[in-house]
Amino acid sequence: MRWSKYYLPTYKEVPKDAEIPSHQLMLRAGMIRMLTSGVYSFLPMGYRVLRRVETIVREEMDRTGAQEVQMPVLHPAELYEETGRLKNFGEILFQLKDRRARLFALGPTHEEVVTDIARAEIKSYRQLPQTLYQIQTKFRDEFRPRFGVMRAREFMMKDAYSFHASDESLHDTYAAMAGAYRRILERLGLEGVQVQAESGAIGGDINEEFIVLADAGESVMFRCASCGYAANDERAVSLGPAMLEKELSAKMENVATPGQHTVDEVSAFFKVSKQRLVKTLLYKSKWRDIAVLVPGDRELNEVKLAKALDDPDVRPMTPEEVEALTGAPVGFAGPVGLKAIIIADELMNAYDGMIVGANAADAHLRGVKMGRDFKPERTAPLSTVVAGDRCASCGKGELQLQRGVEIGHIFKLDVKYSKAMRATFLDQEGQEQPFIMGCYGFGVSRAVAAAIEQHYDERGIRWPKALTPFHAVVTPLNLNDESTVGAMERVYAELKAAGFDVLLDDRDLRPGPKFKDAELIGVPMRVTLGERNLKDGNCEIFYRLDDRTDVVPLADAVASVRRYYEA
RNA sequence: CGGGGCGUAGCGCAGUCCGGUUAGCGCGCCUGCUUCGGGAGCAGGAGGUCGGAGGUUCGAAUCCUCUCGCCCCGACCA
Repeated sequence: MRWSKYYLPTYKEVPKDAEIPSHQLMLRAGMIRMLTSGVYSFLPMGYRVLRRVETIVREEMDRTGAQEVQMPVLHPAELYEETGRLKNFGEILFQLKDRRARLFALGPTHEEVVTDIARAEIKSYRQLPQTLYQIQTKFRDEFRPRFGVMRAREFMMKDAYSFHASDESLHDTYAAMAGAYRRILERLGLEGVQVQAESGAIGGDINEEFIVLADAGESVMFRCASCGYAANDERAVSLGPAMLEKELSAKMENVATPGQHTVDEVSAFFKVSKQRLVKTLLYKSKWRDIAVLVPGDRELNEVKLAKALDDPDVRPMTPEEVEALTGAPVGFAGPVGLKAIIIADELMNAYDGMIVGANAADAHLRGVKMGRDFKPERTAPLSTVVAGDRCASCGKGELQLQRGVEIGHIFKLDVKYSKAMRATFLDQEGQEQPFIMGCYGFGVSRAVAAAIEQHYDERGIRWPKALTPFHAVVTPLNLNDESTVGAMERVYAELKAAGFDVLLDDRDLRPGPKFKDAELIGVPMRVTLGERNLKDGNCEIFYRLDDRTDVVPLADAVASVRRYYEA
């Protein structure tokens, strides 16, 4: 490819609407351009990288025996009514109507479509298991698209779906997919972690995420250094803080606390740590009033609450509802004497002598004991884990917080979709059974951004070998010099003949801009042709990742490139 | 959806508070000459519905109203 003819518009300056490194660099390196919020074109160089990811994902899927298909993007809404997800997905689902006013959706994922395919043809356990996958554009009307292709409304995803007659068979495929994902990450040159997760709108109980470590990532996970436990923030549980204060006096008394609403204010007022306080958070769940208790030094995790109550629609009370229930303004709610179902974070079992709101304006209760002064209906893991907590899995290690990008998510769906959609087969006994299913997503376009988050420096992108759009860029320094032009054509032709993807920087620019651009777009090797070395029959090989330069005979340029990529 | 910020040339910005010739700067782009190992110099040049609509005014990028778009924080989410 000749750079002078290649559509590769680079920016010297940082676009003002891009916040994180991958977004800035994808724009600056001419990989993507925005059409509208959360919707991007991939320009030639970006598309090359995207295809590299696709190829690796495809190869690893095929290796597991999964079969590639291409399903529609346009889905009739009735399909989602069968599974209840028309409502469940809510506003995430892009919806549109055809000319006869029939409702359609742009596919956010394909469980319904693939289940519809399977139920039409798979009738016997003898036809199982089967795994189908596709690499395709997905549409989700995100609440807040951001960070370029990292969280886009239109994005490229690989999604696979498996159908089984038994749990064992599902387990095998699930494990095979997990293995495939680990290989994909390795081949892409990405450092990732497999973590326990929550399933969200997809459903199913057992599921794991693959998180690529990155400071700019939106996912938060906790890992135990001593036992290997790893879970995302929605799922992670702990034994609480390593050190827990014990209060000796445990006599309940009412204390006037004028104007002290927040945890910070109240803990300052009593001159105690936040561990001594209890947050009483009031929720409405299926028309019931719920009081949720969590330690003052941590946050309630609403995902955990929804799971504990088995109510995805649980919501915080409005200030008016809070006042109606407690008889006090927001900030003074407490469990003692409250007419609500009390559900306490399980860490509360270890806490003692707590400070709670008194359900009266400007008053708190001190020395409150759970079980004596109030009785929770039950306890459950509700609060968020805090870095430094003791690991619940081994009881010894400390949980460490790490950020990353969710790149893959695999689920055991069980019969959630097959049952709802009456997708059944006959088992060995002639009994009709719903398919046991799994589904396995991988964010292809997101992987490109994640790779950049892990591989960049102040000068630009530093592509891993497997992802680079070009193996080498050939950079002649003076196009007015005949020997330079001759050498450039020769090296370019030789590299192409050897099967490498080469970018020839034949633009009539001075060396500076050429070097800067080459480093910005992140090609790992640069073959520099300048008169200084050429007069001795030499060229320079610059290695972007090592920031190292070798001078080698011109005739060895191809061998150098080959050596680099074969290493 | 709540809070905040920003829309002026391809990119980055000034000008807006306090209205006043032909709306500026840097980079990029075009032409010519010189230059050619880390974003060159000189000379000349092109490029703008000042996001849009309406209003106030003798006069609007600037003031008022409405509206659209983009970004950030939050809620929420694969």
